[in-house]
Amino acid sequence: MSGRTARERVRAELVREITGIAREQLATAGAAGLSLRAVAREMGMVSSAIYRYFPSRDDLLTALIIDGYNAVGEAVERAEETARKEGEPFAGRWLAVCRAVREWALAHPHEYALLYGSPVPGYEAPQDTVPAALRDTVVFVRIVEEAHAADALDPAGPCPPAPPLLAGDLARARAALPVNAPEDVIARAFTAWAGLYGTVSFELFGQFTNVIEERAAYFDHSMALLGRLVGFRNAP
Amino acid sequence: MSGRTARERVRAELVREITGIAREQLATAGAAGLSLRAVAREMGMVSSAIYRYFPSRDDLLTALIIDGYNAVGEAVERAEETARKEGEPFAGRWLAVCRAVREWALAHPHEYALLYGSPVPGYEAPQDTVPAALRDTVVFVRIVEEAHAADALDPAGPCPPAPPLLAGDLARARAALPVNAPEDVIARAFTAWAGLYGTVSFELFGQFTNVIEERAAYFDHSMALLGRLVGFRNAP
DNA sequence: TGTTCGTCAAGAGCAGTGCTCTCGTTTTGT
DNA sequence: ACAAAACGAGAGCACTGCTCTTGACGAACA
Repeated sequence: MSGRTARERVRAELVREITGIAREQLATAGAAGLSLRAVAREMGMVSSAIYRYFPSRDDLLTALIIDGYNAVGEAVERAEETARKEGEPFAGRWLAVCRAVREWALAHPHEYALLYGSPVPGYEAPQDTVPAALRDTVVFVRIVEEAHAADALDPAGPCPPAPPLLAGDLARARAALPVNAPEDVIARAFTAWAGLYGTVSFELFGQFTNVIEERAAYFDHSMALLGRLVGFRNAP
Repeated sequence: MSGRTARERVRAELVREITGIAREQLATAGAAGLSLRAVAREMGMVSSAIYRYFPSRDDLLTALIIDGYNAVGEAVERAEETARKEGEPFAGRWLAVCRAVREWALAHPHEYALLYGSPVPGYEAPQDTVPAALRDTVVFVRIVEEAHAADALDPAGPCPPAPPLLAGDLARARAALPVNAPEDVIARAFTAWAGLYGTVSFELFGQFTNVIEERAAYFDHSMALLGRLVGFRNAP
């Protein structure tokens, strides 16, 4: 990991310090308020020197985004693992994953906004961010897959089947993840997945103001409903 | 409406022109790229003159946000009205409302991001925006209410009931809207409501890239699933 | 009719931004 | 030991939101 030469080592250290300070600035000022000059000031550097390490503000943003996806992915993975080890049923593992996303988002609101909020204008996320962005989805889909394999997803009655037009997308997703559950299940899982992030975003971005006050209780209930939509059998 | 004196009339006209140009800038550069100087330049004005009409950039943003909420609210109201006049069942009216939100968002992505995306850092939405922000929700809840009154919501089987902790929030929401449907139904409606905006945001903010290509078909199916969650009986 | 007063556009200016360029210095690989 | 690469510092460009002052114009009142 650590570069051989002294220069490479100090460079890696400086890159780490820059992203660290940038993350702090992000937490206080938000993505749009992230200033390369302020980071440089904090480091006792001159602003132009930063450009030796990050060619542009967007490159620094990309590094922060990848770090963020990995952080939420790691939180989700840890939450799923402990829930599994504690013998939670599939519905409990789903809820644990949802809670992990919400708690990470509440702890790092600006980073969450950077990942799942409005795209920064003029910034195009490079392809490097894709694998990191899929970490949480993979965990989520694995729960669905295991539940399906264990025959623990009940058909959830009169849900409409996925239309033929979606067969291509869903087949591609099944092959990429990979997962054996039928396409109808994948479609329901995607819907619940979008519902999870929609709920977190609503809470974080203020859409629940003056409407929902018992945020945690509402969240748990809403995720239980979405879990039902996927087909998890809820305990209570 | 039009002010009495000539001065008031030309002032109102200028305010309209400013917000119009600002909306155009918003459409091309996004919220963070909205520049008072650029608006002034476009109008052949000097930058400082803008401050006679909008004391700060945030005030201009507030005006745009209120306009935006009203625009999406109006689109939703129109869609619901035509669906109702065409004798659509409740599921069809729900789908029409969802489509209206998505189509408005696709047509005005930056305005949508301003309303439902990450909050602009350092900007606190004033209370003036609240009534406009509720227009679409009111339409949505009215469908649920009518469906419940017509006994057209089926209990959707084994959905978990809303926990007692949420009784306060849900009772307040029922009183404010107002609506007679039971609290379990309101909770399911809120979940679907968040799922709608979560799906639109995912599509708009790029989370579906390389995953879902048939966006419209996926959206319709996902909304049908969420409609099932609420209790609408889907036709097919 | 004449004067006063509030409104307006204009311009200069402040502090901040991302980013580029140049200029010496230091470190690296040969 | 020497050339090449990497580096920090500084000046500078074009841009931002915002403030302050100045002078002109128009409406209301005496």
